[in-house]
Amino acid sequence: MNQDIYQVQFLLERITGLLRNERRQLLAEYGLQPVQFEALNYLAHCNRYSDTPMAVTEYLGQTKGTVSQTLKVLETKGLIVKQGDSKDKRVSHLKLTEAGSEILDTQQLSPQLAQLESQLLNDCYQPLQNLLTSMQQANQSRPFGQCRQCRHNTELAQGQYLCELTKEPLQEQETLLLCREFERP
Amino acid sequence: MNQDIYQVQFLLERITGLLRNERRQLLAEYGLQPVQFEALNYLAHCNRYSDTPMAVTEYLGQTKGTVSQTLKVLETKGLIVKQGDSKDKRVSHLKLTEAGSEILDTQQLSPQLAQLESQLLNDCYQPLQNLLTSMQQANQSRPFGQCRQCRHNTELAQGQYLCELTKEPLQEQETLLLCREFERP
DNA sequence: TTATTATTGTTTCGACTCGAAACTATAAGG
DNA sequence: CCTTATAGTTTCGAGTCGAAACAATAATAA
Repeated sequence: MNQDIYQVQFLLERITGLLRNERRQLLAEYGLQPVQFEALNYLAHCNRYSDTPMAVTEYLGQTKGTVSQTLKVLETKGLIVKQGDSKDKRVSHLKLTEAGSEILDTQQLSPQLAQLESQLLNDCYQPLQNLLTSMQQANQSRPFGQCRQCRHNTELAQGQYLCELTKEPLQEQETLLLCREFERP
Repeated sequence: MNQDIYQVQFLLERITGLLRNERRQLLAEYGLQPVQFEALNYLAHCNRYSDTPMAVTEYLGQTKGTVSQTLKVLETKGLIVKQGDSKDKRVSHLKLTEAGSEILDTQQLSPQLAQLESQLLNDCYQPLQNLLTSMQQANQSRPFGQCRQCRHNTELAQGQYLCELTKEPLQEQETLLLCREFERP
């Protein structure tokens, strides 16, 4: 019983350990660390409500001080730019630069996974998705889901969406991004 | 197609990120780091051919210098002891102390996972196992499997085993441990 | 309005991680 | 016997991370 839990935990840690080592090696030529890449990757997939240092902090589960340093490195390397929020002067928005997007495009996919039969990965998808969802529900950590599946999102017409939380209309594409305010229906 | 790969990779990294953060917090009271725990955990589950610093190095995928420091910390904290090999004077064997085993017993299982429905985890087991196996095959990294499933292992009689590689008999229990020389049948 | 409190984000510090390279000691092979 | 390979340690420099102090702005209460 508990043994099963341990086995799955073992597999998860082992697989991700291998992926992490692989990524570390690949990123070395860019002078990037795994955690910096994770932040960059998040910023590429989050919406305009969720591209702030605080959102990254929540996503990575680290302290804001730590994240602040991570972001400083990314900015110094010219992979992201910081833009002040127009309404709340405390808040910054972080956008990927061309260079940032390029690194992401080339490094996003693990070569180790890419060379496997896709069936192997497909078999993992749904069980892992269920697992993550349950973990987030059980720990009231923010799920960071896609707008489109959020209970604050309503489809006005075909391809036209509205976020009830911000009262702002959303583009079709925007609703596929990750949002820190995401809540399940 | 590639999108599927990315999704699974995303889920793996997200789940393990949560587990890693959880573990970091839990280990803080012992003054242990995640990587130190991983080494300790490995040493608790490997056999007597695989409890050396070099084996830990291969398992963790780091450099021997890095691992040497990790092990030094564990030894200083009294969680492991170093024993010289009787035949090869270059080699050390690392054994868990009482204190080391205790920490492992209390910290091994993730509370976050333990509170979930076990069905959720069971659904993940086989797909993940297949994934890991394929990854190891594709990357000639050592699989670190159980003796009992190794092609060098033969069952002489019920509960009596022999390793053809070392020509040594193995106890029933030993064949359930991880071995660095493991090869698939 | 004004004072208090909360929130966002940065900076600094100290302990720890990690790879690279130099180094020691022992083993193996020609 | 000499050379090469292997196991392991040490040192160094760049980076990670949390804690705590700090500044600036926003929200709330009196």
